[in-house]
Amino acid sequence: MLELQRIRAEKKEIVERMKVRNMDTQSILDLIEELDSEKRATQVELDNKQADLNKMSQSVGALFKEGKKEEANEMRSKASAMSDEIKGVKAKFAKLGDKITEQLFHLPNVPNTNVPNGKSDQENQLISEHGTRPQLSNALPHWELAKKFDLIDFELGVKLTGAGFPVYRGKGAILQRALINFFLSEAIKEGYEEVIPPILVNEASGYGTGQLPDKEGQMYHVGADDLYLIPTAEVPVTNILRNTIVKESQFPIKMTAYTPCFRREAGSYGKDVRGLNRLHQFDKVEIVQAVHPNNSEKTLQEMVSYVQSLLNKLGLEHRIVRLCGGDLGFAAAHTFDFEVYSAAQEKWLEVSSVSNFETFQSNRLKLRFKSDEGKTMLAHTLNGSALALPRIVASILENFQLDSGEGIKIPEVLVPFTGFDKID
RNA sequence: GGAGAGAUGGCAGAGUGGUCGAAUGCACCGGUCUUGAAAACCGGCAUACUGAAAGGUAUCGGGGGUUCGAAUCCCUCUCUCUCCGCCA
Repeated sequence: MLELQRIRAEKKEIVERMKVRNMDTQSILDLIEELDSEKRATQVELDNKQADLNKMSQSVGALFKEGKKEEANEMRSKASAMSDEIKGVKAKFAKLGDKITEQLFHLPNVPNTNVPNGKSDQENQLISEHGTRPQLSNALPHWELAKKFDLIDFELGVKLTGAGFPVYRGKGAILQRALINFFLSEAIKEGYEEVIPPILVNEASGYGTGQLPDKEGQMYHVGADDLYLIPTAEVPVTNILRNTIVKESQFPIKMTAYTPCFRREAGSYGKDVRGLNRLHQFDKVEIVQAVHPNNSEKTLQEMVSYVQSLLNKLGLEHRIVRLCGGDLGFAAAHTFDFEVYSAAQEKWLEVSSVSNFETFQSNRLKLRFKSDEGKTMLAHTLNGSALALPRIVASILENFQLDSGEGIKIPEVLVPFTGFDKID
């Protein structure tokens, strides 16, 4: 959520930067500014009237004590009138506040100056490519490999739950667990504290990180208890810091978590959802940081390098792209995506997204820090997938399958975690 | 799930309609004293909005109500604790 002070101070720049998202925010910002100044004026009026009432009320008490009953009653009826008047002003004040939040809640983050213009993912900026492509003459897609080697049973998941809820079994399940362990132990080496958060969150947490109200329909909602299944560990982990004031010396705050993630993916269809490409339930290790505002872009770069190191260790060909304004998520100010090459599908699969949210989340979360000068300011938050499992599994299966068709080689770094070096 | 009790500043804990934004203790910060420390003593110590400042306003778990006036009374929600039941 944008800060009102920022809108007041930099409206022109914000309008310019929002154009990068192909959004014209001029009129909405004008409206917010107008509502804001009206609200502030109303507050002054309210404060003054309230101050008057407080004085009157005090004198009622004093007059009664002095035994001046008539004067007291007179004052009381005057105060009563003032009290009614205040009720009206209060209602107006609250209504203005609601209107402002309503507007603010639906306004996405301002892309920072590193973000290029662009309408869709077609215009994302290729930053770098790494690794080599395996030479395979008859590569099978991962869903066929999964079936052939009895690793993942999609039909069984349909029986138990529905499409998009696969059952991993045997070496498929072990590979899954090995990847989780590998990612967590790497993150811990990198200085992240591991947490195991709840995977159901309340409404306030959903608002805190920006999934609500923007992505309302994307989350599974447990109606009986009014809780949401998390779409990413970002939600519970970042909300750990909701409503806190940390010391500047505590920065950077680094946390990592493995959780299953749940997404309704309403509207997805076709070959995009084939196999592991898009699931309703999947596993992911997430990294989250809260840092000093001056350091967030540097931190973003560090997180990008870290994610890259994971893909290098796994030996997967990948590329890094910088999202253009049109592809940027609602809450993000700057995002890098990681894509791995899928040898059999012959396309790039997104496996990680690393973002700087600047103050967008911390403003909602009320995540602040006390600077060394004693000033209370909003922190910057960042997070990234490190990594999302399904497409990593897909590309491991596809890229490391033996051309002979006899099996799949396990990346060396995973062998200590799997206990086997080959699926056959 | 049933019965009861409770929620106050960083923590502990007073306060049950009128100078209460809130006693007191601890913690914390500054000072005096000390070779240094401890102790003792003195002072400071919530957040937000508003104002040049003085100050004003709001906040005692959340929301609503009664009243001239609510931490204090009423309603409601959430959470915590105790007992019973159930249970990995």
